[in-house]
Amino acid sequence: MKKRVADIFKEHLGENPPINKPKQKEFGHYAVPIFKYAKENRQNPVEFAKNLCEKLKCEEFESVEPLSGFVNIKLSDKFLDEFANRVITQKENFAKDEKNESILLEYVSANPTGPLHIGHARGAIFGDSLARIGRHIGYKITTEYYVNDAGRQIILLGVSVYLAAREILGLDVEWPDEYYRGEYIKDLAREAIEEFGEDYFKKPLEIVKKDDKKEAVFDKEDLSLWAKDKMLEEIKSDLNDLNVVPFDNWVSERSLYKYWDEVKSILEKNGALYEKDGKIWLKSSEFKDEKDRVVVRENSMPTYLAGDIVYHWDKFKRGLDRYINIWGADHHGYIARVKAAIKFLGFDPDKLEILLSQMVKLLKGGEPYKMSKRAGNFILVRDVVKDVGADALRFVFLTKKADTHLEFDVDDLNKKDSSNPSYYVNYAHARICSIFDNADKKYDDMLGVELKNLSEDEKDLLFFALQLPYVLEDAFNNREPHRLTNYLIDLAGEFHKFYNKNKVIGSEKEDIRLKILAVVGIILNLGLSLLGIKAKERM
RNA sequence: GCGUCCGUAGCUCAACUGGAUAGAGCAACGGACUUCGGAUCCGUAGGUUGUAGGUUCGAGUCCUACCGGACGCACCA
Repeated sequence: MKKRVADIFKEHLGENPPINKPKQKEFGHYAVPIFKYAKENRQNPVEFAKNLCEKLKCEEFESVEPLSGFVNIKLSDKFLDEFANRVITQKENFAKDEKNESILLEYVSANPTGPLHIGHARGAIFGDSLARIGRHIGYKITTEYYVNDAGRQIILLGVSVYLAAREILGLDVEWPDEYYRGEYIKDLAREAIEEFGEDYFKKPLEIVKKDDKKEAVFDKEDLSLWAKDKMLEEIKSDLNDLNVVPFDNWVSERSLYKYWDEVKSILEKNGALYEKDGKIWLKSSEFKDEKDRVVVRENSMPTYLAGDIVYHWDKFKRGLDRYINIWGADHHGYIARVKAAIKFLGFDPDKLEILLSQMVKLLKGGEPYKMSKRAGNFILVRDVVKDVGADALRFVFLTKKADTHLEFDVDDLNKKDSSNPSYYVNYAHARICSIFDNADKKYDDMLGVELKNLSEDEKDLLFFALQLPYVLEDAFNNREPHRLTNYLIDLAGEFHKFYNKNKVIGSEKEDIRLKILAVVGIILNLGLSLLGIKAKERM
């Protein structure tokens, strides 16, 4: 719709001008600032706008008016009707498009050492909605979860379960300084006793001092890996509870280390590595990183960064057009070194886009919750979902930008009233469904109705509902799904206002108004589904 | 100390990427129920967009310096 308007302007200006939304409704549907063109033509903006308006008259526009440097446009009923029919015919396929770009979207990738907490949920919901929106408008998106199933944390998981099991069995336990706490470890330990048998846990763990820290000596990799798999199952179940579309790929860190030598030789060939103090370093400081980074330790073990380099090598080898990673904001310092590595591998680091999802500060009854994975004092996704439901949680997260700090009280989410914005939008949808029930009509019945002589209210509501395609492009291109959410809240508001002012059933314009409501209902339903929320037909 | 992000109504957040008079919700106050579902609507009040400069037709948005906050600054993942 916007494109058609832009094309009409192009005929007279030579290029597509910015098509803006006027600040005030009375000004019309679209506003085009022409300051730039007036300047190019060395004319007074007011004069220029006036002259341009004369040339722009056509059947798509009901009126074209100049106002202080802007050209304001009102669309014709006929033009709007054409798009209304399109919505009612296509329904959930409306605004679908084709694009040639292929994108790999990696998100969540939480360590498989514990269940998902509320911070992970934000990234999960952010990524999931982005994927849904992007796919709808035609991007070829593959979703991926990188499983950190190697390294010290997995050993630590094994140690924690082992010692917890000994505690359950009444054996003496000496805890190291670092281990995972929390109820889920005890649950795992109980299951592990069933799985491995009591004898498995007989031997006490030797504790050694290392850098002034107590560490456990542990060689039972089978227990660690078993616990990791259990945690992955829980994570999958948590994601499912959040209504996250299942990931296309699960990539194991452990499985990639076998390519390290190959990747290392590429880096060496490109002059990215050097040896110092018995370690191998990456010259990441040549590309905006603060300093060079160790990739192989003195004991010849590759670091985590090495694993991540292999992972990104593996990604880029797949030859997609674009790679998007969603990371927790606390990892922002990591961006430079990964991009440097990509450059050293001979790939284009600009194809990698890293989006940050900020911390969530959760309150309950006004008291702050401290979230820490190690301490076992974190809020579990499943608890919140159980408490307020996935829809409300998704809605709250998706109303805000992902990269700003967010603070909210769980108790507020629990309120089943208008302070919960998901109720506001759902209520609008349910109302429309209810009106159609009362009128004994279906959306499809409205296709035969021709929209004409529309009042300002009718026109405004319809026009607003027809903005969805543009909102989707905007939300995806900016990687800001909250734009869709806020649009839906506004659309619901426009509908509620309209409803209170205008009788539908029994009015002279019943059919025309039903047709407009059909469009609104379809758009609300589609918009919510792209946020991963099921629109309610009854509340 | 260095780096990244952020600072908008009492609170939680928007603002279509530089556009017209900075908007919603919550909280406060006042209205609309013989209702197509009042889980709604209408109204009142609330702001020097952290501070000070700069760039231009035009700045919450861009540049600089301060002030304040979050997070990083591992050979942990």
